Amino acid sequence: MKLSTKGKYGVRALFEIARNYGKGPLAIKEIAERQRISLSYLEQILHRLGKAGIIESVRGPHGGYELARKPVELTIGDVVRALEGPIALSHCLEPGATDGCYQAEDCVARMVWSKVGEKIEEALDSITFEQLLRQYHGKDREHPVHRKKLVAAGKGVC
Amino acid sequence: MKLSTKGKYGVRALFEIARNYGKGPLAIKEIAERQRISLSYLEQILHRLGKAGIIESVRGPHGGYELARKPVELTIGDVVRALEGPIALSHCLEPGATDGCYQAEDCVARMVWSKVGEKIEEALDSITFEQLLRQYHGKDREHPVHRKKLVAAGKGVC
DNA sequence: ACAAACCTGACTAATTCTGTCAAGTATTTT
DNA sequence: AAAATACTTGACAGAATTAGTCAGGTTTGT
Repeated sequence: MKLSTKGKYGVRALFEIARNYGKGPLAIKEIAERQRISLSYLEQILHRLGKAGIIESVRGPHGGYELARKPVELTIGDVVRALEGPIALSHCLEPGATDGCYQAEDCVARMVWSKVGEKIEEALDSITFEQLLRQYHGKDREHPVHRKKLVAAGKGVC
Repeated sequence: MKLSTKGKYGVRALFEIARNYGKGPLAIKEIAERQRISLSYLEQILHRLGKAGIIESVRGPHGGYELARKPVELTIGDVVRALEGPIALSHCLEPGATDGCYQAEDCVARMVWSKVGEKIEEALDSITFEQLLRQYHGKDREHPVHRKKLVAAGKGVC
């Protein structure tokens, strides 16, 4: 029941992009530095977010990324779905699951995981970036301190 | 955002044990056959559930496992926590997380994952085995059809 | 033309997960 | 007491996934 770093980094990256909303594109290099994410890895993540229609890219000098919609219309759920795939606690509950549970209709657990999945989705979709921004507005958060080496494998990072 | 097979198999195994509530212990072999779970793997799972105080074992001939409490007092959340560890979307939100997020107080995402985690917990804790039993009561579910080979790595199983 | 910046896909090292195996220990029936 | 049944424990290996890197591209503003 963990999120992968893709989802976690994605939210942090989008926070920076959202912060810059209305001020033109934000360069990926800038995002990477502010949130201490590897540039190459961040490229992958932003690319996915682009394909999902969450951000738009501007190429060339002074290019970068910007939100494709207003912060109030972008939820955490949108981001998680784009980066971690559909919210489905069990493989057999994914949208295209033709090779579903071999117990089919008769499965004891299916409805349980389905119900819980809906609740998770609700929770994720109830949080917008507008809210996030407001929460940190005015705090003028300083950028995180650089650490020589991060703890292995995405641990110790939100 | 997937459950591991431990959690999924655990719920199914407990469903069988709960079904037998009040009728004495149910042999592990029986559980394994009814739910088509590898015996050796199931041993691991049941052992964990025992340590968590969810089931009790009876040794010797005609022994087996039985629920340590009434089905109405056992929730899906209890099982998931016992088998998958604490519900924490991010490593830094786990109970003993001394080596937490290096962004500490200032972390943009921390509160998001914390809130969502609470919602998940609520959802999991709102479902009791009593409810599960009632739902399948009288249906006299036949045991799942045996398949020669399961799809790889726990896929295709609820 | 140049440089800033995004685009793409291949690749590998680490980690986690799944499931097996083997050699126990405990309990009850006969 | 012996045998049968069942639980206990820990080590282990193969597969899948994840995290992150690298090495090239291509696009576009000046």
